[in-house]
Amino acid sequence: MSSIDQQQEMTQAETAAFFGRELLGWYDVVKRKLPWRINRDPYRVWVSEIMLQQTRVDTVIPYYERFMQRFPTVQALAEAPEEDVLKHWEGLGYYSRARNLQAGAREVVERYRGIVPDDAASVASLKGVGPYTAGAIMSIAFNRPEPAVDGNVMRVLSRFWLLEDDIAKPATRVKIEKLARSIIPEGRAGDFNQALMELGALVCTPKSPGCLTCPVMEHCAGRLAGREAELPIKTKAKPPRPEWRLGVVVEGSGEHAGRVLVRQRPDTGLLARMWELPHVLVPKDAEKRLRSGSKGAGGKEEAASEQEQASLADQLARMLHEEAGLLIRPLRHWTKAEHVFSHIHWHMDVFEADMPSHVSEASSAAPSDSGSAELGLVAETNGSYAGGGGELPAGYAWIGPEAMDTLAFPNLFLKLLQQHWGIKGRG
DNA sequence: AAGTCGGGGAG
DNA sequence: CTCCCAGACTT
Repeated sequence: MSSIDQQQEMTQAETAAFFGRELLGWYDVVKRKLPWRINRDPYRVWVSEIMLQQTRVDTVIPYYERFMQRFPTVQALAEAPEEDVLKHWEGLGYYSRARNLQAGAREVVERYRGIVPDDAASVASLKGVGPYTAGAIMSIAFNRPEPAVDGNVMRVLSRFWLLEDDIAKPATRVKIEKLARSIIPEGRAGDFNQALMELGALVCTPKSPGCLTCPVMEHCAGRLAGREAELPIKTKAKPPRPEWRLGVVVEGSGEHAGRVLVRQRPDTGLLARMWELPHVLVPKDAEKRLRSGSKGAGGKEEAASEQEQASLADQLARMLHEEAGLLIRPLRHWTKAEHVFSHIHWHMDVFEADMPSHVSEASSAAPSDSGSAELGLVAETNGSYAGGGGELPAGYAWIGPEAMDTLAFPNLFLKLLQQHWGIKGRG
């Protein structure tokens, strides 16, 4: 019979061999020089992979340089104060990564004498190390034939093998891991996994992939079917739920002049253990009544009226007193701040306020709720607070610009504080 | 399986 | 605007 069919059909093994050969040849030529590629120190690889979770290479590079300078070894990281680690993570997001990384470093010091174990199960058991990161460390640092399937790899393999599974589903990652494991070229696991990601980052991009410069385009099933643009298939994420919040810059007076009141967040949950400006959640049933900047009939933003701002300020003072025993005196509406997390959308109105005798008093009476639209009526005293040396509730502190070197703030509040003090962001 | 956890760059 | 990034953890 004619050999046309036999010559054009390739077995899975032949396709995999082609894919690995061409991809590695391409990678050897175009691979980027990145700071975590100067050697294969498992600790350096580990730190880079944690930082790179859901974070672009260009964003990570400066953080990585500073982090490795301050914490050059597993021991250095394990011994450091947690606040120091968080400070070096400031602005990078997903802050549990930093705390888990340090916890993992302490595990390595205690259980493995400071040496990252050349063992997949041991690495995978480290805090903050999931299937992807375990595979990345094992393959890149130790050249072990483990798959490292991230978003790039799922996209590349979905297109090349025309996989129509929904990559948003956890089961799909498991399936693609099996495929990825099966096509690792002998002896080149680390380069292959990095090449796969490099291709996804530089060529096989989410939108308008550069098929004409792709080293494996010739046998890409997605491309051959003219479907590369519709792959991978991924269901849409739910939009973040809106939350309206009232924040405040409380300016200190007397011995605290020039400082601002901040507080540390709880040990768990959103922005755990980070510092922030005080703020309160506007109850859902009060949103309509209190919300400013709502959309008018024409869909345009309407500025809050003086009365509305005063009402918001009154609500802020009352809630801060109820929740923290803090007595503040709102002075004026300062600014609005929008911040979007993956699951929450904050609409924040930020006020300026002072504390006439920088008082906090957990048992004092609530500020008067006269319903008045007038600002500046919330500083009722009950005579029980300590005149000049007012103590703050647990977790609260006065800080000036110089303290910004030691406390870690999420970007939202970092920017507000920098704006308040007229400081420029870091370069 | 679905929700929680940041922030920013690209189109 | 939308998408998604070298994902992990909790429920």
